[in-house]
Amino acid sequence: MPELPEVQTVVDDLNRRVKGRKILRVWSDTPKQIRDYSAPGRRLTDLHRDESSKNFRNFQKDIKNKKILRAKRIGKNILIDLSGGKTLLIHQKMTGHLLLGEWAIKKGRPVAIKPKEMVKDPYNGFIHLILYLDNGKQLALSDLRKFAKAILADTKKIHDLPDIKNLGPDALDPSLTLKKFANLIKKSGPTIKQALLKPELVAGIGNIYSDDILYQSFVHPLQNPKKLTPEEISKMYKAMRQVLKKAVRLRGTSTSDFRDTAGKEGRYTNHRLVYGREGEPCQRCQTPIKRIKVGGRSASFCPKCQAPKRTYNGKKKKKRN
DNA sequence: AGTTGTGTTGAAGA
DNA sequence: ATCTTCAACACAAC
Repeated sequence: MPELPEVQTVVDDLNRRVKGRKILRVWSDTPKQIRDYSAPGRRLTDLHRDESSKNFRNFQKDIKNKKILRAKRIGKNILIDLSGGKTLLIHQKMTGHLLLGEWAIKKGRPVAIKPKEMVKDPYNGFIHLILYLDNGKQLALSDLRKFAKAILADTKKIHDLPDIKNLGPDALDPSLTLKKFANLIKKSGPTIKQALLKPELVAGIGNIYSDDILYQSFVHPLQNPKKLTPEEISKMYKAMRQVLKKAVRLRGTSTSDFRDTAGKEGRYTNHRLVYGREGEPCQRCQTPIKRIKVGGRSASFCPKCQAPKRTYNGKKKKKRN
């Protein structure tokens, strides 16, 4: 599940490995994941998937022979600036990741040739988009659930796309001060877990790192954000930076399908604090880690370390029949 | 073998 | 307006 650290890992890889390359052509078996907003007459506010063959033909035409200038990250979005004033935005959503290697199309399906990580690892085998580069290699999107999207747009209009425009400040943006963070948290609800997962509040945090940030700051996931003390908010702010930076250093988490562009797993998997550790002893007090549902998402936490000092919302949990 | 859990995010429903 | 549920899709685990 690519969150900020996983997306940053990919962006760093792209700047190191494909910057300066030219895109020769495109292959895809799921054109509905692709949109070309740089084509004439296309409105940026049109959010629907476009299954028309014209949309994909425009994309193929508009990306052909463009040079990759640089890669950037905003929240969980990968922005690849191209020559000709175009930018390719890729959002990996839940199961998407970018790979650099070589594939051959056999009977309409891509077959990995190298490196061995692509050939051996089944999670690298769901190829739905291939960009052919001018050095004989390919940049490919593997995406088991086909939720990821690739959008081509004019570089100047990238910040007008709803994907970017509706985002809150990036979680690692240096200009996101403690004061600004505190103001955002105070405006949000209903629980702190749900608040951390809102891209329009703070961009880049998903289920893995929200769990670890709350554990690191001794805050219960059901806490009402409006009732957090300044000390708790300060702890959360520091934990957010610490946890995310550490995960970037370790090249992300691969509890599920995430891989870097070489097809390799991230090492934060072994450094997780609580995410996906239900039943395992807390690393601080040995209490078994608990998992509950918060707003339809799972939240893992230590019931002792993160025990609320006050009531959450004064409400009891609803039972579902 | 059918059901459930998985996670991102926008749309639809309450 | 604010919150919850669902839908996009595919697979593993039960």
